Amino acid sequence: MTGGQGRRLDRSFFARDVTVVARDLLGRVLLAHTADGDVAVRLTEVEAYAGQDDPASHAFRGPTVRNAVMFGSAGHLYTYFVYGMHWCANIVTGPDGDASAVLLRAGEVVAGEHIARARRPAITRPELLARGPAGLATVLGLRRDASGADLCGTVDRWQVLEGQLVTTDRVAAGPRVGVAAAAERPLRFWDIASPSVSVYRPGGRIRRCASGG
DNA sequence: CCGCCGATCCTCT
DNA sequence: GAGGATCGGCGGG
Repeated sequence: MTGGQGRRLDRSFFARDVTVVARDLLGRVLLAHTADGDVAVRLTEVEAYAGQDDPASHAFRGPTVRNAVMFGSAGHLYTYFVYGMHWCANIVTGPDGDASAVLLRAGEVVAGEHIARARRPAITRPELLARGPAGLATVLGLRRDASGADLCGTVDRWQVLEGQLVTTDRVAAGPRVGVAAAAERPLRFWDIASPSVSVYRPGGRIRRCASGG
């Protein structure tokens, strides 16, 4: 059973500022009803991407076919394909037209662990099943067809439940993983007590000058 | 345990 | 035509 995680979060939750939503998503539960059965993940690590103001955001250079969902209303999923093999998932935030989104980076599987294991057979430790954005998307079945899905509508294939918010003393903030642009902004938030949080890696274009320069 | 590297293809320039 | 909001296997210490 996947009950007991509280009410479903509504659109007003997601329509707030992206950094507020990102922080507020820690401890919430993303529940997926899939053909194989239900899988639920307690979110432990997220990153805020501040729309057209953010050089690291997919929306920075304006609307395209891929990122069109980001310019729509809050509470919708935005998924994208990277490195020729992985899917990653975001939740759109802010008012309509504000192309901000929260990247879901890691979580703990709290329901449907046998399904999650089957989807990631290489992972042996259960706490690592949803570590990393691609792993999280994989266990929840988030791929191309999930992009544009409404988390707050009448179709409840994917939805976010209240769960239990991570208390402030357990939240850390820091630079985003693998992001070179705006690396000084602390837009990554994570639960310091969770073993599922992914490993920090600086952005590829950071080239700190060797001494003498 | 840590760091390197290949895989693989969609997207935008 | 280049590079990317990544992952996991492999080899060395």
